[in-house]
Amino acid sequence: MCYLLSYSFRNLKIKFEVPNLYYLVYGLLREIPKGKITTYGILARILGDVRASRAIGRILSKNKYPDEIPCFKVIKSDGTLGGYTSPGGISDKINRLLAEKISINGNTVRDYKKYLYTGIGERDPHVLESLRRIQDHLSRRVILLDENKKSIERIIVTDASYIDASIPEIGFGVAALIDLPLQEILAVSISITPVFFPYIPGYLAFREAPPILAAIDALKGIVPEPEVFIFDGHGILHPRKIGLAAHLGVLLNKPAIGVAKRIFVGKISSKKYFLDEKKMVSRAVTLNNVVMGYSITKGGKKEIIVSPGNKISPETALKIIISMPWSRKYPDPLYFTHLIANMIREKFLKNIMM
DNA sequence: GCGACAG
DNA sequence: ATCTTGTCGC
Repeated sequence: MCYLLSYSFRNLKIKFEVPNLYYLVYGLLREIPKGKITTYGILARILGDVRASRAIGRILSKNKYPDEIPCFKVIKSDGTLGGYTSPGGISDKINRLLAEKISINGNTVRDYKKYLYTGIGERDPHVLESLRRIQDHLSRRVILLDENKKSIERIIVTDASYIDASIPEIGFGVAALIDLPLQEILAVSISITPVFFPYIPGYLAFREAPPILAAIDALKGIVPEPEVFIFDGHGILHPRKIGLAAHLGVLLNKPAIGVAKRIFVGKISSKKYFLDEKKMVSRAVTLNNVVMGYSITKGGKKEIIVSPGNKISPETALKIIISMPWSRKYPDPLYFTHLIANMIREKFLKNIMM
């Protein structure tokens, strides 16, 4: 593979690499012979998970070499053409397919299954399956018990933003050390990282860990350690109980909380807990009838979802998030960190790329 | 056909 | 998350 980001964590006896999905997908496309086609879903399954279908589309949309990398050969699983943004647009996709004797009726390939290339996947990479194994490995190391800490004084909040017009994408990570009692930002660090892994539901951590860990690393040894890390995404409220916050909590071997803006798995129970003095309402979020996290709504706005990442209980995670300063629908330190991540990206676009 | 799909 | 090449289940 032409480029890998690799991780090794001594405390975990684990070493893994984040695969370059662009390289893998473009490599698969080159295998397709003349007159044959495939679908986004088939390519996603070859990578190991049909949920990567949209990510396949996004990867193809960035192909700058339509003559060498034949992304016109990829259509939707209902037989319709899907998109094409190379110069020439969708009519170019049609013409390239016609030139390979593939029969098209309007927006649809006629009886497309007879053109499917089946040899592709003879050496299936199935990298997403390997990543699920890593997730399962990390998941077994999640601890849902509170550490014996009296009160939380310092937290690190992180966020990531991207310029996804290029290959690789450019990832901007931010880590902000915050003093909760003083409501003061003690330190901020940023990272700029190449990203070869698009967003795929269930695999967010493999995209976001590199920029976020790089930003966290930059603070290590020069500012005090925080008691808790807060990550923008789910903790254990994840199909394999190992969302971004749990993944990073285990890698860092630190208490971690996930704060997400929408539910991913689990059910928000109907029973409400009113926190009138803060104008908040909280409800338990359950997965298989086990409480794994909580929703919080403030002032009737859209809810956020809180779940433990590591070394913390759902209840303590909720308590910490509620106790933070809030002037919007979620805690101010998260908003602040998000602003920085966007500012860095905008600065970069404006001052470097132009 | 419509909504869901962490960011 | 950014800026628009999907799939599945109800």
